[in-house]
Amino acid sequence: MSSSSAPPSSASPSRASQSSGRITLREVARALGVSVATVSNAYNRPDQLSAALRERVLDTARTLGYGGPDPLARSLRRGRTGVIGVVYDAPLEYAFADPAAALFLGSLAQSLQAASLNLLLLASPGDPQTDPLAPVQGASVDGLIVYSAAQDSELLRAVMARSMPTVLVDQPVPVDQAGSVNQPVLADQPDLPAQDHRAQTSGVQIDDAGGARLAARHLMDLGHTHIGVLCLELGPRQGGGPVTPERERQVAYHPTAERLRGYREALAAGPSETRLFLTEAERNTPSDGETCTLELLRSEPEITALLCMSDVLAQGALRAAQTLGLSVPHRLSVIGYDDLPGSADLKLTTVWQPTSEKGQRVGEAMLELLGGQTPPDVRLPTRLVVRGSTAARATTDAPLHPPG
Amino acid sequence: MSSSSAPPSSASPSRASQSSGRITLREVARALGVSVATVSNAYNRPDQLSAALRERVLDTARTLGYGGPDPLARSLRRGRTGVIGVVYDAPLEYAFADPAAALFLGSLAQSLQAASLNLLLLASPGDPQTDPLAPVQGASVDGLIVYSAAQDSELLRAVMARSMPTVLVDQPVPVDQAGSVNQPVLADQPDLPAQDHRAQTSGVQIDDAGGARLAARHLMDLGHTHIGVLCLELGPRQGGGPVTPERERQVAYHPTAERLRGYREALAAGPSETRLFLTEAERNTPSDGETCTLELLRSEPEITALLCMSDVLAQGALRAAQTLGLSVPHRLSVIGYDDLPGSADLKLTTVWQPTSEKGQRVGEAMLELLGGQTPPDVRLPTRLVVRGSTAARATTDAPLHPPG
DNA sequence: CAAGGGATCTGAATCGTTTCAGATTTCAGG
DNA sequence: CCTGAAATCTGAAACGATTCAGATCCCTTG
Repeated sequence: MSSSSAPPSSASPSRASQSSGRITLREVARALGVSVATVSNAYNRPDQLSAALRERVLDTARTLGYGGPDPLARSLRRGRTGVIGVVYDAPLEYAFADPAAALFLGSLAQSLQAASLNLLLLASPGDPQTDPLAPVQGASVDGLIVYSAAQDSELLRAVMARSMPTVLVDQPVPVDQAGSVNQPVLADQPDLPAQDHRAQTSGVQIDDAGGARLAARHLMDLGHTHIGVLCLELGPRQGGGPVTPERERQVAYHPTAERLRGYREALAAGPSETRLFLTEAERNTPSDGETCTLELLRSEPEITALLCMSDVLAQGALRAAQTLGLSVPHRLSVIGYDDLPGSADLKLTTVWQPTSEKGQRVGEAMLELLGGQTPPDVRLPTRLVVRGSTAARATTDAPLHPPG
Repeated sequence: MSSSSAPPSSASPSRASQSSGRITLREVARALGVSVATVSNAYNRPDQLSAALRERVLDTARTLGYGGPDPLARSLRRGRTGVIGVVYDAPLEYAFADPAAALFLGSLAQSLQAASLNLLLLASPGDPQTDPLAPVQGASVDGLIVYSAAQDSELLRAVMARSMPTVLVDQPVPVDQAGSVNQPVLADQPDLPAQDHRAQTSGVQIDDAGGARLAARHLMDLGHTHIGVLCLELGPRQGGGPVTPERERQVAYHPTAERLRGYREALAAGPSETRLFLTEAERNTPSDGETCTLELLRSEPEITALLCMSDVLAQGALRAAQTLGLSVPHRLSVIGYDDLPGSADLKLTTVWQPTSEKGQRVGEAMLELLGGQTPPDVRLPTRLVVRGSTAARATTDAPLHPPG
């Protein structure tokens, strides 16, 4: 590992003239006998030179195989890249697997596209060798969007440390003042103004707790007293299973925490005999939802309804019910969260959230931040959508007559 | 439009010292009284300076609020960005809506992540004002991956013109020699070697036609003679509907062309009375599939089976069948393409393709190209997966007895 | 004819790094 | 005490563009 680079002894094999690999602005300028400024202007400010000369410049550029100004150099000089980074704390592999995420990203991309901004996907490497913060720290971007990061995580700190336009999705904006969270220690540098991040940061959320409350209340109104809860991950990589009170206290992901809070609030407002049985899915996939459901129903056979924190998990629950021969909704009610495009087909009762609008709002917030403004945080509403997967608790063991 | 930039007359409000916005390497160096090279080395080559000095450097950097070397400048100097562009010719908005695309992108991202490469999404702007080629031409990337571009399109040419490592997905690598397609006219510059793109380009495809052939043959084996075909887009933005022979001749998207070819090949090898009824979906969404199916069945009531070019379209077909009260598979057989994760739940007979592996292979090919090698093109297999959505053509109007 | 004003074009600074090729210091071995 | 080699550190040249502040030149106007 000592000898890193071999000396470039004998140059390259067959290369006579000075021009080596890539053609530059300068070479075009030289070929024409004009200044580099002129060539640059030919591309960027046609009004700064005569049409005739411009034509000649573009012609020789073509002849030489020059494909236009190097984007990188241009970005460096201009001070912006035209790229917005999207930070994901989970492996990208299954960022895409989640339809809700895909939907969000799609509408986000679309709204940014209007301003000619492209999306750079930044995920922490699964490989534990490499620094998980490297992508965030090393990305050439004009702004960052944080899609889901654990509260108080290194990742989030790394994002804030870049002190650039940032939009936090489904996540409270960390308070900067008291915490000394992200701002470096510049006590002994009083002339450097402690630029508050708040001016460069904006938040877009949904009413997570509210939706969850509606869902839980719906089940309780239907008479269910033993309700299983399929939770999204509570914290980074732990592996799912029954949720202990201690683990519930340490929940790190904001949407999970909020939805849980909503469930609990509804519980507190309802009949006192109602009980919640929590279990945590290892990942947000149908198959994890299926596994969790099977385990949960095995250990708590009295459960007659399931609160799922995502439609994806609910889909797994539906599968599990089918496997067990439990008819939905008569023997088991299932309720999801997100209202994915496919959920209507499944007749899934669920909590709708404005996923597309969220993406759009995030894009708009970013655009405003880039424009130097500080948009107010927004909080979007959620709604309960009742379909066919929930019904009143069966009062007897005999199945109710199927309707229709 | 004449007066573009106001003169920076009175500087900024409250800023005394020389250090304005962002801290740079140089300022850290100056604060410490060392050279910039040393500060740079502190970050990039710890072995090039004493541990003690390195600590001091890092400390003052922290104190000053310096977040490390600027990624952009670093990229410019080093000659690589750590970013791979993914080119999409459709609006990104629904690149994400297609689960097959999402799956592919996920595994692609994962395989690139191993080499610390991130994905930049490059989509042509829907806005007709802005140049659709700009994203491709202006992206700071080390390589490009083309996911779906019309053959012979401007977009594809723009990609090839950048002459950088490129992987073409589900698309033949354009021949470079005779066509004078992308290489600029450098006839009068004989010392510039006409670098062949082939060495920097690689292709990854699936056996599109083969899978399609299997699907069509399967239906014909089941006795179907009037078969509807739900096509993916044949060419850029046209708007769907029945496919005229002329339009079929001009098909621009390679996977569409290949699948169509497969269907036709099977047809040619089967009983002569079999007929295909082609219709084109405007976009690859369930609702477009539904619309197409309704129209198709209305105009051709004798159709007893549907060949869909994607599972997404097939999902729409299933919906349409339900709307019409046609039982699947007894009154109508439906067959898809892709085998999405959700398709098993729908009991959809379909053509499986190794979507994840495709993403992985593309990533690997890119890595090899970046390493200076030229990987061979690969072609991955497809398979027919028979589930419950296909059955023998009903010989009478009366429905068969439902099984199980 | 002088003055003024556009239209064109150029020089040079700058963006913020990395890295090569020394310069200087340190130190073990003889 | 001398000699090299190893360890540290530095100066300066890239990387490839953009852009401001002129310098020229030409033409109208008084």
